[in-house]
Amino acid sequence: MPTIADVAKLAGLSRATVSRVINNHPYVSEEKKKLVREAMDALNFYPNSSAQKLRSQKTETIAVFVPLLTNPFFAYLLEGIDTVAHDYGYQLLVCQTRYDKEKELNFLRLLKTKQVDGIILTSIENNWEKIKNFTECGPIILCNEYDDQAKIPSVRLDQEYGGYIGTRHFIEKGYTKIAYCRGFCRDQFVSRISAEREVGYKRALSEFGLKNRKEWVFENVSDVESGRQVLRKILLLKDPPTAVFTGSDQVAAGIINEAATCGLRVPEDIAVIGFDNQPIAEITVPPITTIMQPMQEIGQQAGKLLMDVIEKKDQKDVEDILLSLHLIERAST
Amino acid sequence: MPTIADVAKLAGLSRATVSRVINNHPYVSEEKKKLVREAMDALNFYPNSSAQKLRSQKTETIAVFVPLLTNPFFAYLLEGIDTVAHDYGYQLLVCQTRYDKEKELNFLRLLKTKQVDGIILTSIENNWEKIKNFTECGPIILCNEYDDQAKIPSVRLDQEYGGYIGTRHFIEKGYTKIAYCRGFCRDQFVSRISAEREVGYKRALSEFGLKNRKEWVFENVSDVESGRQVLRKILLLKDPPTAVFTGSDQVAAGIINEAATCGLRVPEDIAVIGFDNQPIAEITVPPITTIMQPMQEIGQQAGKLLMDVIEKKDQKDVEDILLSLHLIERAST
DNA sequence: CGTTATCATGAAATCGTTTTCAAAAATTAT
DNA sequence: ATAATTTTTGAAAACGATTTCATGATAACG
Repeated sequence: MPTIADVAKLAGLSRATVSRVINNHPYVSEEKKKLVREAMDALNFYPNSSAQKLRSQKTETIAVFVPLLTNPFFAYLLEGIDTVAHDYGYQLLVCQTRYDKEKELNFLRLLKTKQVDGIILTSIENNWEKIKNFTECGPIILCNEYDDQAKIPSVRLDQEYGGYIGTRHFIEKGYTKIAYCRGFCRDQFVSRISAEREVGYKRALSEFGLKNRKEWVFENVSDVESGRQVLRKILLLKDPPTAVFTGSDQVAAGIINEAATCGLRVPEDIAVIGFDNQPIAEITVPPITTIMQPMQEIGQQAGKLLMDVIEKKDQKDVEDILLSLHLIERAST
Repeated sequence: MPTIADVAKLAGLSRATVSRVINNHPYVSEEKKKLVREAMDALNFYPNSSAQKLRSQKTETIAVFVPLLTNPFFAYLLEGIDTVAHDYGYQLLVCQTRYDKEKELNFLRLLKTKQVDGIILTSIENNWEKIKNFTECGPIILCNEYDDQAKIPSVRLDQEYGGYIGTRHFIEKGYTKIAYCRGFCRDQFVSRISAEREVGYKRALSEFGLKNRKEWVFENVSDVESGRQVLRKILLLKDPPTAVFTGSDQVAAGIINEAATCGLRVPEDIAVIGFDNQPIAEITVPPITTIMQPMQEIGQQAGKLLMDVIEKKDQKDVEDILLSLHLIERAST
């Protein structure tokens, strides 16, 4: 592998000049530029990026933490982030935490070892106290998930409102026995998102004088299969709910699917609301009433936010971007 | 940020010794090890990874090329690759090509600039001739997609067989008017996968004396929405097919969804076969008969293959891993 | 024409590690 | 006790770029 020194020698110039050509610095005569380019071509030279990173102290790489790549919601976030990161000339290191504290902590070291210029968290596994230590080592921003204690830039949605409008929609449609599905729950630690939505769910219930029944709240429901399980659990209840508010369209699809298997009609026997508005929401029979989240845009905004934070040091006030949520009514309610 | 020199000074030792401790080299006394560890803790030291990479000439990072992150099939591949890469201590750089030749070529430079130790291609956008140049710069392997000219390690499936058994299944079920959907087609360049499956499709047709009708072959069909479009196009034909062999469960779902919208029954009016056996295949009504591909395993095998190639230089004979494919019958046929 | 600016270039320092290489210390063998 | 190994350490040389800093050449200006 040829180095910059080989190019310099062949071109009859110094390494400095070659470097200037590589980086498009001003003050290099056209004549020498040409010589350098020819030498680079002749040797098939490409600058070693570790050396560049070491010397220039920037990596042009960001890390994105996602719990699971096969969860379409996170795939869409990732896609959104990638779009803008790539526009800014940054690469993407994906860090799949698999809902694991240790993995998350290990990945956070990427910042300490200067392997990435910044991190986007789309989920949080550890207590904020632990993560906080890393914020000094480089920019970390939140995308979708959040934490009250975290005073860092973030892109998020009013999940409480989402929980509220979904539940209210059920009530306005005449449903009074409404269940709620939490997402994946770590040991005594529920994602803020699920928790906030639940607050909205309870607010709507109490606003309309309905009681919150804890046997109608299900945990660890985050994919199609767990949705199916929820329906089976519901069928075992003495006093089953007639509507279920879920945390994703996957879960809703699982419930609808199992309902069909069990000979139940949706929404007559059991109504369902999803979350996200993924393509699958229009595929099921009946299609899913859902709370629409602009998934790709959330990712894009987060990407842009991180780029801004990285490029301009002047970390002005903690920026928080709030995107909006709305209900899309389909036939599952 | 403290450097190894600071640690050395505080511990009263040389940089070399500190480095040895970091890398668990033998021949360091317990006593000095302890001193170094204490100094590292005291200073909150973490080694700069660019410096490590530059000196040791390895990055512990691999790049994975995928056309689109939001396509679940590739998300599963990625997930599989990530599993083993992570086990081997490697990081994952995702390169979304968006079916773009230029982007693919740019990403391939990662190998020349020594930013990654190897690359896994899950799709191919450029002519092999162009990609071939990069194979000298570091290991590149193929995962799922392939090319006859490419003499590099690969993990793949017998797509021709997949096309054949799907089509034969239709025929055995009594369908004779069978359409075929190609995946995303670049300018005069069809993915080998689509092409191979089509060969199998044609083989089955001719084996049973059926004629290949080119108005029944559709192009650029790769997601739910394009599946819907295919169904609309079919309805415009004078002599429409009564069965459609698609390239993914997404496409099949789109067709089924649009059929319902148009008041057609599946499979009575139009039958459909998908590909992959994704969760969505069990969600649609009716559920989708599909050709099962072990998505995560394909990724895992590819990850393992690349790790092997990277770790042992002795690039023994080009390894080719062939996984099997089989049909899962459901109600869409 | 002398005096500043501006442009072009190269030598050498630097980024933060790891890896020789050599030498000193400790251990084992003879 | 001496020779031959084996451990343990540090000085200095990589790794391959970028970034001062200094200097010479040119152009611009009064």
